[in-house]
Amino acid sequence: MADLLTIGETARRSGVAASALRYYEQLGLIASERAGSGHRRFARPVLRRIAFIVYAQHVGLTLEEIGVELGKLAGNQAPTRRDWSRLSKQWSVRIDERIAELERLKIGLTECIGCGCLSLDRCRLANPGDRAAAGGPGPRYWIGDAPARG
Amino acid sequence: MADLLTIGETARRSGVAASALRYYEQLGLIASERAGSGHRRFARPVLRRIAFIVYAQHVGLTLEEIGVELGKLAGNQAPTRRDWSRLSKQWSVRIDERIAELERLKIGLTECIGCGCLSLDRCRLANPGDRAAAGGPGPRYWIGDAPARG
DNA sequence: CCTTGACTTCAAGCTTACTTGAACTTGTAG
DNA sequence: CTACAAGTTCAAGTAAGCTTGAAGTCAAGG
Repeated sequence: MADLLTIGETARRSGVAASALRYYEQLGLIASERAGSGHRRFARPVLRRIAFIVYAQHVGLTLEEIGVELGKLAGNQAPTRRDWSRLSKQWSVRIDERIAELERLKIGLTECIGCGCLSLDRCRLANPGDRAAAGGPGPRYWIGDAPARG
Repeated sequence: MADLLTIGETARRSGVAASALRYYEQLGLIASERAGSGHRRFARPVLRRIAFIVYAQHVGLTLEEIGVELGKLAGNQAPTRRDWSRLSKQWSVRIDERIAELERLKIGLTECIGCGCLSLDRCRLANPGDRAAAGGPGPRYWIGDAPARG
């Protein structure tokens, strides 16, 4: 098994389409050497970077943010244990926030049965922007603000 | 306070931009009457539909899916208690799935410290597509599949 | 040699959810 | 009456993340 992979091979192993890999390379997220023919040859550590990209996307990062994170990686190849430890802390927070938001949405589902509404007039779940207008417009309670503070 | 709201008033009360409201109307998600002048006049129940739309978006539905749900609503105005009860069950499942995915991602963060890798070669978190290839390509474990079953 | 499949680049297209701009009309305060 | 804010339509633009198509090159098998 060669040390350098073709784009097709890389696509198969990573589960990411070849066109996407070219796109990532264009964005500078991954790099390739070229065979004499001009065909891309990916070194094996690129697979780790791809895994990292896929993972980070699922955490909710944009490709731009991912590019920044990849730029910080020691040796610029694939995340080391130290890198991973740092990211672990940052991303855990992010994941927890998103989970908390989803929990709030779930509460909204059951509480709105309780109050029978989802009415912008009467329900505090539906209507913190109109009633408890502090904090700007929008149904802020679901989305992340603390319930009415005014 | 009039029973019919202008688009600006509706935007302020709902926290949704006027341009977005026009867009929703265009998609058939909300409806308006027209004043003699041609200006939109939104009936108050529209605020509930808007709240519904915002909520559903945060649950993760696309506007198209939301349109389908709105189409099922009794009286075609705003969700009743019965509607809400049905949705509650459906969406809870959806929310739970997403939360479960996020929990898996979190586990990945700490487990990969343990194994020190995120290597597509050796880590089962990073590499079920290459190692435990059943189930198609991609880092399936994080994303939703059960860990290696082959 | 010929075919087929994999690869190349570059530009353009796609989807979602809107926003922005142009050009124009209405409504309201003074 | 005059401003000026707020409304109208329609077309086009934006952002992210890719995919697709065109036109051509390269590699492997028979």
